[in-house]
Amino acid sequence: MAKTESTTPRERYRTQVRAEVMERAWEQIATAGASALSLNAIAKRMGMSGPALYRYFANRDELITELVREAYRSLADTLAAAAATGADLPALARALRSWALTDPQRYLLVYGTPIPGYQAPEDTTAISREIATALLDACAAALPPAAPASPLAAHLATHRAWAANHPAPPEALALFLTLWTRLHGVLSLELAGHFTGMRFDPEVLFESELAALLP
Amino acid sequence: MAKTESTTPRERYRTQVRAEVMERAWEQIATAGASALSLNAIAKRMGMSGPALYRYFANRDELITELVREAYRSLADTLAAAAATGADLPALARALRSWALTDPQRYLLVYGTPIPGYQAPEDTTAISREIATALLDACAAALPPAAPASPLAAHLATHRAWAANHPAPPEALALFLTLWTRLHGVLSLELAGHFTGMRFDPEVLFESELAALLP
DNA sequence: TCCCTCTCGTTAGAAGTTCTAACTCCTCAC
DNA sequence: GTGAGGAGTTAGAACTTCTAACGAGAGGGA
Repeated sequence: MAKTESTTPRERYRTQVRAEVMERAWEQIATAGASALSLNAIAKRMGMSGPALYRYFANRDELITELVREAYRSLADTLAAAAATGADLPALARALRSWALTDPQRYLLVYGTPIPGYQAPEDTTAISREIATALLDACAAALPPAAPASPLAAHLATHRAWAANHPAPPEALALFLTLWTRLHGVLSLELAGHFTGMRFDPEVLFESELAALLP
Repeated sequence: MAKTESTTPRERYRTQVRAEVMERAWEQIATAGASALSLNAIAKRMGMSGPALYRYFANRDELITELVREAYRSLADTLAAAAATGADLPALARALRSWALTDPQRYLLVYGTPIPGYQAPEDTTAISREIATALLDACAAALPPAAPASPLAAHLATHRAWAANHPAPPEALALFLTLWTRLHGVLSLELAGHFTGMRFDPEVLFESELAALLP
């Protein structure tokens, strides 16, 4: 509140316009995908001319970066909110699936085919670490007391720099990676439409994978 | 041979030019991704002017369709060749991974984020059925004699239209879907670069998934 | 062998895109 | 009130896909 009042009117207007641009961008992405995102079209829909948007975003890539950041933020918050209510690993996984199905293009923007020359900025990796932490916590909690030492866990015991500050045992790291890739496997193929025409329920497959993860 | 000689010189020239266009297109896709594919750039690199390519491809989408078809064909042939040498399920899976790593953009073109308004033609689904058949055969062969009836298998027993002409039991269908999504989960995240910076070996994860599939 | 036809490649141009440059105008801060 | 600077404008360059109209040359039939 106090911080909001300390901003100048111009700053407030600026953040408001930026927010509206991103809102329109999400609308456009949801219908036509990220590669069809057009600054010109957004500007026209907002009632101003194309180049005006370059006051707010240096270029198309910066807008996409901001969208990616927002998507990561949204997923991290979703998982954090679920974890705060005491959700266990399956509940977190279902929250992830629900988040993905809410806006498929948003999921594909961050976890789908990367934009050719696009490089993710550092702070998005920080948020993705938040996401990993939420899942890692749940993985460590879901782990059976006497978890079998798999070859993957053995490998991760000596390659755990990416989770250096997390106290989870190697078996939990292995569970996390397995969880992540399996859920992404089902979700990405489902969202990309590779199951359409096959006439089975992807949710059954998703639940099957979930059940297989936790014996 | 006889068929080749029965074609007219114009036809032969036409197919040759189409092949060269697609070759250049693959080069471009390999370096900059499918969304950066430019007909103009291809034409210039071939020493002719932009619109000339429209004699060979109705539009950009038709070129991409042809590339997708070629990629599917290549994967189907790769798996068929492996299966012909008596490769079992793990060997087929490794052939798939090797095919994907050979040209990441080629894999992402068919199994990655779909092009916005793009619709796959019917004959590509026929080739993808070939791919599924090769894997389904191996799944049926790899299945233990007394396979446990999972909820997924029960669901697929009544939703097997996509594999209607294949004699595999529901348990094999379940194994196939599980195999497909798990391998794709590892491969797509690896190819999209989501593991870079984590400094572990994706192959260990891939082998771990493979081992988990066949107890 | 001659000639007609058809296909190929060309240039011109329309309608888009991103993005820069220069200019006006209005608002905010002093 | 007035100066400074930010916002939005138009013009335009350099791209893109794709259509239209044209010239030239090669192929196939008589």
